[in-house]
Amino acid sequence: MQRETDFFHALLKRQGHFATKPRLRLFKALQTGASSVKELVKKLPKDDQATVYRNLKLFEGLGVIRKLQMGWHSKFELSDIFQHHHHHLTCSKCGRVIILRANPMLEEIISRLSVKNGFQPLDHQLEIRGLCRQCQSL
Amino acid sequence: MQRETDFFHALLKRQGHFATKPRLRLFKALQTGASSVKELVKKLPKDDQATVYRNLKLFEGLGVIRKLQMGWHSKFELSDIFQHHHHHLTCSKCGRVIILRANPMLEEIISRLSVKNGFQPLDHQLEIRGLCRQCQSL
DNA sequence: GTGTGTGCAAATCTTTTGCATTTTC
DNA sequence: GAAAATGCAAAAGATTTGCACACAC
Repeated sequence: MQRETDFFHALLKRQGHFATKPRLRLFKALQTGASSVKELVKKLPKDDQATVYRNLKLFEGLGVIRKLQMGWHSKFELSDIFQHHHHHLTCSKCGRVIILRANPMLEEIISRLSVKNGFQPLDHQLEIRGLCRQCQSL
Repeated sequence: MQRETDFFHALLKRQGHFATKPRLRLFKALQTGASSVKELVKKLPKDDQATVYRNLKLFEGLGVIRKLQMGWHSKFELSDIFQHHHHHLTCSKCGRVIILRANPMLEEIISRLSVKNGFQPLDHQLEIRGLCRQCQSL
């Protein structure tokens, strides 16, 4: 955790940005899991929402976060630099989200198909929608 | 094309909805490819944007469309009922979108991983971001 | 001290809602 | 003719912008 914060701090500096308190707080908030802008603003009462938006844009540009599609809404989460590469299983009924640790074969196929289409893959996201165990048995 | 329109028409009726002109026009607009709300509203000058929003919600509920994440923005496209299942390769540089026809092995793996996690997969979407052939050679 | 970043308020853009009118069946 | 859907206008919500002040280096 602290290790990642240090790395984030260094990354900001290296790219010529200031490591301000609102930025460190936003980073910390993102470490607690994927969140919508609304949730982030609520989690950061000390910071103005304009600041949150501006910094989300900055983080995105630096590759610190990615935008996810979660059902009808979208959320932000830290990119693979800060956490293990994974995908999401979203339950259409109850909204529960299950983390799917990336599988080598899956990754391999995605890469191979991209290259076959003349494409150099840099990043990808997979969202699987369906029914979780609990909702299947209702 | 006409075949799909007929099917769509029947689907609306079957679910107890009216097959109105705005709905048929929206469906036709969606047949031209994935579009943002803004693009749809522009393509449908006869229809009010409130109608477009209401019908997008309805279509989503009926499984006629799905919401896609395309880079920083989101778009709507017809669901697999109306077109071959596929995924998207999006160029981070020029924004070009390449359609990736679904691969049986890929689909198989996605399904297998879901089931292994106690999940019943109903739908999924994969977005691959990277550089298209043209942008790689710059 | 200098320039970047923040907070605040206003502006803008997106999406939703209420209600009278029109359309579909 | 009855119920559902639309159009319009207004409301609500989300995101962006301008500018004076504060903070990081």
